[in-house]
Amino acid sequence: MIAEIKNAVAQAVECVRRKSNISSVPENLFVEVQIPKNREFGDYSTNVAMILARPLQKSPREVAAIIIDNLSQNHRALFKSIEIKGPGFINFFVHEAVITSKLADIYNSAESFGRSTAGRGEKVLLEFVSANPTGALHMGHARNAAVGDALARILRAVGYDVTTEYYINDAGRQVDMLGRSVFERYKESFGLDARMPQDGYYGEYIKSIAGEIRSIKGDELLSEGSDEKDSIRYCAGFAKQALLEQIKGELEELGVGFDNWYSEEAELHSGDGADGISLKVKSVIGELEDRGALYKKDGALWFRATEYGDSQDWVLVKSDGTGTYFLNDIAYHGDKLGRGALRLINIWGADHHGHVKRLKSALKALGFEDSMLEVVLIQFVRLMRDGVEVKMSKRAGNYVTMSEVVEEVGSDVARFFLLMRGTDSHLDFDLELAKRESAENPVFYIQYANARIRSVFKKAEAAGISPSPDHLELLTLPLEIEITKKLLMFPDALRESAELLSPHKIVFYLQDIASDFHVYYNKNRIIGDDHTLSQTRLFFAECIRAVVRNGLGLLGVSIPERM
RNA sequence: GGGCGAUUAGCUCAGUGGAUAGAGUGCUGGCCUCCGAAGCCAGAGGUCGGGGGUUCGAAUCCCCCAUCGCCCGCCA
Repeated sequence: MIAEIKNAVAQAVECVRRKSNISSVPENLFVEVQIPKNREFGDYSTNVAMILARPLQKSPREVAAIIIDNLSQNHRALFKSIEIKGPGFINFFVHEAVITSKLADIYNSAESFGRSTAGRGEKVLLEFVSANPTGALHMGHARNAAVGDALARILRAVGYDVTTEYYINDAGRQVDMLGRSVFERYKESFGLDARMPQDGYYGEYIKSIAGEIRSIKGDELLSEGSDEKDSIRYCAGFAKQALLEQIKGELEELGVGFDNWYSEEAELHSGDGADGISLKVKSVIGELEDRGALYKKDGALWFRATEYGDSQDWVLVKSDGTGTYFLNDIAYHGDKLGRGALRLINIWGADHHGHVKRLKSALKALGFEDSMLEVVLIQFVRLMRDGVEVKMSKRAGNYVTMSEVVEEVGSDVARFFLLMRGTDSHLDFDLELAKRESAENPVFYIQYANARIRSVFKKAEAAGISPSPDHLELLTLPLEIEITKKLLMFPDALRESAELLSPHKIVFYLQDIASDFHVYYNKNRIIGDDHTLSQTRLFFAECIRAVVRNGLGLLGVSIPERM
């Protein structure tokens, strides 16, 4: 509907441009049409007249009148009336029957209503979570996962070819630290003194992993001929494998899966050179070298990031000859682009915001547009219980895990709560609220709309009444018109959510629709004495249900028939 | 010292230059003989952190200031 009006206005503007012969009217003027908050300003309205007033050197109201005059007869037939109001808004009053007739489109599109091809099949590589396999996931990861998974669904719905990927940071210091921690606990289990590393992992789960190793290997790792380094490496390998499996399981509990699990060790460091830097990574260094983006200083190899937009230079190869995390990250992102993605989207914790510029500067140095990389930064989650923050420390292994939360509140509630806020807002996740209030929970509020409609349908079936689109003109209540307009906005809401990489837009949209439905339901009877009206309202209800179902699907929230 | 983000109702937050700034929650008071009360209705609650500027119009854009969070390593 909106598209139709936009089109009508755009054509009229084009007409004005031709007639007035004025080149100052911008070629590709973006015509904005919206639903005014206040009903008295029409069903739809546009502000183009005010925008065009300056280039046309006329008053906005004058321009509005000219635009209206230039609407084609066809388009004109859509409207009951058109008014010019306020500073120069053009307000359109559409024939109710025109609006409600569109419900048939929703019904017929069914599952695909809202979807579009706006993304044109463009390849997008969406990387998220990518937590180090060194322990259980926490609520920060959970938010990242919920947002990433929802974004994947949303981007696919608007026609992007999305691949989701989890980068497994399974090489380097953290993993070494993990191995040492496990090995010390292993030693401890034989009554030896554990000399846990300073930055080691102290959680109980380390002990149980050590226990598993003991049950498999016995005391073999401590025997005469064994080299401690090898033992630590074994422990690291075993632990990261076990923890990765655990993480996969945890994500599954939240309903999140990935297309690719990209192992840093296996994919980036395969074919290691003698000096510890793999051929793949070396080729990136070579590329940067060729472009003059590197220099040596203090025995290290530096990247001239300041030349490419960052505020400082960064070390790629340390003076001990090993590569930095940053170097691997450049190689990884080069690899992503090498695999054909035109658009990279990363979801990172906000504490990594400082790395956005440096990574973009590196891509630029490699000859890519830095706009190919978009980073969604996610602010922290504060876990609350009854309004009091739950304090935790990951190092000490003392934290509430994502898995515990999912178990406590359920994955629907968890996902929904994690998606309720804009990503750049801090999020308070109150466990007691999520549970205690499950009766008035926003998730249930929306699911309830669906369950109610299903329930009405059951009753209708029993009475032999089936939905029908044959008399949509019977939907004349202001609320019916209002709701229909909003349903027709769903594709726009979805597109906007995709453009802004903001899943929470869908959440707000659904709450709004659900609320309207509950009001409607309380005020009016869907099944009544008038058979034809009942059929029509059933059809209407089914359209609402379709949108709610499609919307929740984008969030990865289930939609039970009964509750 | 520099950077990023935040600041909107008692609380938690929406609001990508438009008309009288919204929702949830909390508070007060109502609504089941009626398709599901996990619902609905009414009421109260605001100098959009402060100050300048840009323009027909600013919560929204620009500058300055304040407060809070997070970053600023040859760690990852």
